Amino acid sequence: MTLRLFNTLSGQPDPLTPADGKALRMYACGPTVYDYGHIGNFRTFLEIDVLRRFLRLTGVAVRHVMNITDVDDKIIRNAAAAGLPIGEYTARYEQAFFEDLDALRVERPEQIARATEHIPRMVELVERLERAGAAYKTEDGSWYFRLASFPAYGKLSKKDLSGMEDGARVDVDEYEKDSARDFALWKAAKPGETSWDTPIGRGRPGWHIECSAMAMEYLGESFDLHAGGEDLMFPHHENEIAQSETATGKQFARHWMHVHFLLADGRKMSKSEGNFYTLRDLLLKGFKASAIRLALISVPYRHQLNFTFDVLTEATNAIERLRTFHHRLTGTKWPEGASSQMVGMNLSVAEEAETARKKFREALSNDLNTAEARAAIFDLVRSINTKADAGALAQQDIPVILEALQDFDAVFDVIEDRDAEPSRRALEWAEQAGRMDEVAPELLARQALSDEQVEALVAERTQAKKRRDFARADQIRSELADKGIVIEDSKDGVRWKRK
RNA sequence: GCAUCGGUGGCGAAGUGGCUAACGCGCAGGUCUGCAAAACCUGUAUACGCGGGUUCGAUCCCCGCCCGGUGCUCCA
Repeated sequence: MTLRLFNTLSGQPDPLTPADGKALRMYACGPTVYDYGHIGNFRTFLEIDVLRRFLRLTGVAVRHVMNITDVDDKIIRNAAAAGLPIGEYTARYEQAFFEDLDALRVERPEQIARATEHIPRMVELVERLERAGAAYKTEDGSWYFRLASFPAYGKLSKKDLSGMEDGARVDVDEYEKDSARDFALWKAAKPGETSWDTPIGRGRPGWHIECSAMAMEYLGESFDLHAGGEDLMFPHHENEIAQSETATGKQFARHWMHVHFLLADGRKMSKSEGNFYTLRDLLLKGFKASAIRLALISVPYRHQLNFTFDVLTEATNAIERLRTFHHRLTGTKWPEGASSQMVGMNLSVAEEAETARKKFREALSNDLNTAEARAAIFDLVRSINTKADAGALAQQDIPVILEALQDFDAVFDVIEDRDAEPSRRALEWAEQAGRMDEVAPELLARQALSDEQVEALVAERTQAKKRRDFARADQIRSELADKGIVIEDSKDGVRWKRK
């Protein structure tokens, strides 16, 4: 089942397959590490994670390169303000970025590429463009790409820039450029700024050249897929195409994927709007990392997603349903089931699970329709629960159902509860950063008891119930409830969970 | 202004030229329970922005309009 993924370049869903028949070579624009990432940033990385996980699920090997922009205007400005060398400044935020990815269970790319570690390759590319007559140096020592040398400019974002006559409305001299739209390849060093001494002069790379150089370094001059947020389509990706294809004469990326924006409370996130959230903000509010992950990937990547706390609550509850279901399957002794009736049932359970699996994969094959994929699994959950309630589920049915859940979790990765760790780390961080005042009381309460302490109390309650000391049992129950711990009594024993 | 995406039940969100318009959350009832909770089941809702057109038939295609988002500058 080949994935058909919408290709911005062709304007339609195209099959996505490795050109070399071995591994899918993909490049994804990573973060600029000048601050903590916000959840809008992470939506992009999460959707790319869904892509790579689904490719793997369908047997496609992936070679995924992600850049880290660790030098740019904002970094230089912020590092100077903090009185730190940019390397020290960015290291902190790069580490935070990876911690956040871990919390969200975003897989690491096969290759991380830091801009500052690839300066020579960028310089080479600028030189190559100069030889091709597409790059020129201005008086201050900066280098620009001559847009006029690449007639196909605009093919990705479908912009027709031919109507924009240079010089007509723009004072060319003011820009020191041949054309106002020419973009910087290399920025001349200003006094005191971080810079590199290179054959093309002292300075630092422009943003666009960075990605072109590093993509080619690790993936070759032509590769399968380039991905990023929708805002990068223009001008960043357009510029990458222009400079790369001018330099090599080959198609740069065959396929372009753009993840659409996340809105918060109906608007684009911005600090001034007060709807700006980092992952850490949300963890401190008591939301679980898994809920954030599910919420951000449940809406297909080509739709804008309106992020609200309600969406997180919905995701939290939906995950609870899945986890409870999984626990029920694995934690119950099902009858071995040998009756002819049972045999008939088993067949239908197996069929149902297979159908769910098939629908799940088909939905994701269709331009990563995560909403529909999710629905296929919930259909299965309800149906199996019904059978289980009716006593029509046997032990040998379980594996095939679990396989369907495994497929789901190979991509969604929310069923296994690993939420304690990110929350604990967020708390630690809040302590160090002096932000304990932002911590939700529920989160603190939830952290108050260790698993062992909870187990002990649960055991004590069970004893109390046995001797019909309901007062004590209820006292423990309500004590635990205060700490965000829910007790679930059932025929198969007691289960507890952190709310 | 130009471009682009969207407007589906209380909320989020799929999807389809004709078949009961998914799924999740919420809500209600039931089962279970020492009582609860949790869990599960069932049910729930006059839901396809408005007006034209094409068609035997449109929520789905075309045109116009209204509303909202985003891009056109750094930005995932």
